[in-house]
Amino acid sequence: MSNSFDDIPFFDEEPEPAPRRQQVPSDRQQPTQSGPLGGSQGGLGIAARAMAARDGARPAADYLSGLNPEQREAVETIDGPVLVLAGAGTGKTRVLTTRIAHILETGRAWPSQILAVTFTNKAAREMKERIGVLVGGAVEGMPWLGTFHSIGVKILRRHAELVGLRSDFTILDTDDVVRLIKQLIQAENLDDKRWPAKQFAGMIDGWKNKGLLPPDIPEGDARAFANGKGRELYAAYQARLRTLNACDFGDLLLHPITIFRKTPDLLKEYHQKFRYILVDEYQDTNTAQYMWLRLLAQRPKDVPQNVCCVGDDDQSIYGWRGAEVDNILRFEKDFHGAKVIKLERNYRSTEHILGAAGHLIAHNEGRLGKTLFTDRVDPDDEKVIVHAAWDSEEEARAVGEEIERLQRGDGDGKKHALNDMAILVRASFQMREFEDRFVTLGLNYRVIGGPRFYERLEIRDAMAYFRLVCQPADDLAFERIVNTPKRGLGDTTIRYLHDSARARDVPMLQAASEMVETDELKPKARKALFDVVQNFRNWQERLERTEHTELAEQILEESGYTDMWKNDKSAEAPGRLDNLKELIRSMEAFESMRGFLEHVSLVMDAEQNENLDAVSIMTLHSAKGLEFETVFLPGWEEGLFPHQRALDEGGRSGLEEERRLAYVGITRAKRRCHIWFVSNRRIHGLWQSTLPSRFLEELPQSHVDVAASDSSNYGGYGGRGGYGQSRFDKAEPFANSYSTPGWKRAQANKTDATRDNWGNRSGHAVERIGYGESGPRGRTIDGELVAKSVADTPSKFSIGDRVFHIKFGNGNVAGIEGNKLTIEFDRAGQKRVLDGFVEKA
DNA sequence: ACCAGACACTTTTTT
DNA sequence: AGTGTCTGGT
Repeated sequence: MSNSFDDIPFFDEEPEPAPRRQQVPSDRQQPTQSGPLGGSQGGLGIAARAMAARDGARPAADYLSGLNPEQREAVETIDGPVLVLAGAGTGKTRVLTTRIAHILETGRAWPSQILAVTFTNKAAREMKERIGVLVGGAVEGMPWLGTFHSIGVKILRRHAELVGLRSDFTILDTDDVVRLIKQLIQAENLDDKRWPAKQFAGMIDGWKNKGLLPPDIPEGDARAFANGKGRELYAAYQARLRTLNACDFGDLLLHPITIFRKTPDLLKEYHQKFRYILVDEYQDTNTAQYMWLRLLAQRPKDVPQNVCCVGDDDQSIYGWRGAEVDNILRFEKDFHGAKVIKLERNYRSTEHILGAAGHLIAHNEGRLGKTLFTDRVDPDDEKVIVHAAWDSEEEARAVGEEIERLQRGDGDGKKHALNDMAILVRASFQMREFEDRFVTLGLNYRVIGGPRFYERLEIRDAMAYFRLVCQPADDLAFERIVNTPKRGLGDTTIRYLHDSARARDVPMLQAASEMVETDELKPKARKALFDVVQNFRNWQERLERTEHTELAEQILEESGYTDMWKNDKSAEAPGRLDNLKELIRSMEAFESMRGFLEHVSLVMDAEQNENLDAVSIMTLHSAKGLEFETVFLPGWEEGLFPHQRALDEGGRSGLEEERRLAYVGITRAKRRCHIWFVSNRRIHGLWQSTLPSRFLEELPQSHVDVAASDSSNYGGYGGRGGYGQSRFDKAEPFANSYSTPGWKRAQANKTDATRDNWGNRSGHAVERIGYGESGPRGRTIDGELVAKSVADTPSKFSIGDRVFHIKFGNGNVAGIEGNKLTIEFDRAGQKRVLDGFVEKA
């Protein structure tokens, strides 16, 4: 097949304007102006009230009645381009879902004629649910609601042959991509140390985000890698993907773009199909997504372009992975006659939180400018509280205490659920300290993000087996498992197999099945390979007639893969077996193995246990879109937040993105927001003394309190003043508050409170500037639980006891100090736990 | 095939 | 510092 990429102009000029023909083609499926509900078609599940509402002078449909005027305008402005600038907590998702419901209920389109795009599966899922509630459960009727990628796959599967693929192509994940590139680098006789595959994978990703195919990449980029072979390597990669009948994530967007450009008729069909287009989180779109969207959204003059993009330039935090805030800024230019609607009424947070966040973000220059406000007035609302700690360990301890305090209800007499609290960190290494602390406290927590289920070794191995059964051309899967478990097929054999497969341009599995008929291999290798080939033949045969979960189990059994882990005596092995069982279990929800594989490649997340009451720990990035009653923001220090690298590499715009991240963090909070900074932090192993973040100085004094933490060394923070005055002098920069009575009190306190660095340290005494409260309140002793039970009862456990812990499973007691047990867990390794959290097994 | 020691890497992450 | 990956030796 010829290289179908070579002759496609990609980034030069505007594509041909979209179809010129009149809208409203005579598609059978087309609703008339009176709407799809006018007739007696059933099965849409749209509530009957819609029909009543449509006729004559109707009262506002009840789904509209709860909206404020701006939201309502955003929902009801159906024809023509609309940009909704929706600040944090202003009801963005509500607008989006209500708008879809409105389109459906007024009979302007069938569910299948609405294209609604999100970035994450989670957002897509949530939208589906909420539309279902509004419209009465017709969620299956919205086949084109999904992520950019899942919609991309859907389109691509229909027209794969136009870009040289078969419709059963495989979607490779990052790991596969890196392995593939590594092979290519080695094939070029390049030093794979000097030119790391991972780095090149990143470059390709970057190019694809910009919509660039090999001919389009800038000279400089092409030269910068692999002794100037960057472009060739990229082209070789694309070619290799095609022979593997595979795609990477970028291709899921790029291929459809290519297809639309080279087959205008097809694009026309999509134009007719998608009468309404909606995009969520528009500030996060990258160039490729933007191109894709424009191709689909463009309409001839005089035909309304029914595009609605919703976004918030202040929450654009993905510039580093190719998002172009410009897309949002130039919306009005791209779509003529666009109506821009701002949503600024916030329903989430207190005025203090909004005030703090708003004042901070006002320091950014490149923004469209919104100011969030709320009607909520409650003198009991807490200000944002800034805390200082000596080091990250103390920070974790203090946060833990605050959490327990809220949980007990000491503060306001209300007991707070752990589910309502979150710790949002800048970088994931910060999480560890909190986890350690919470383990010791026996405080439930859950980490959001981080290493994912489907990325685990054993899961990826198992998936490789399944992939190869479904898609015998998947050489990457073949290479992954051909010698896993060990079958005596070493590097030499595999390399030989690989080379001869490439030479004859056939998949490796096929090459292997031919090779075992010859004498090319040594008898031992030949036998081993023969067995592998036989196995795959068997499994492929069973694919159509065996229940897929059953087949999956058989594959793992017969291949010896489960045995491999059963025989493995390492600590992780039992956990891995559990994960494999979990994998099979999760397949039950799918109709076929293929369906399951598709799901996994697009939806990498596995759902969390929602029933457990636990504090959430996550990065600021993954917190976007979420909200919590109480939010803890640790690590506000120069170098960490704003991150040094963002500053070094991104300059001013890097700093502004960090500031937006801070803004996102604060605006996650509904009622309480605690910010922490430490004076000493260990970075890459060495202790460094750190300066408080400049963002602290950018917070307005009127909405912020300073907490006095008595054990800390403030290191002359207030006097340092190294950042110059902010542009917001008249609003009293935060730095000034360090000369307030509260601050001085804190300074004075530290002398007598630091005397005991461990046991008797008081937690946080919160000094409320402006509320005139009477100084530090109820002091929480660190490890209160410890103190209590040590005095009362000797531990009921003894060394060697077999115990069970709800999170870590079974283990043996290895040590006892008071009521703190050191336990050697079968799966989780050694942990220190309070004895109240384990029971005798 | 397996292990030990060297070496590298250390912001954010979805799909 | 700590972890994970890769190489080179046995």
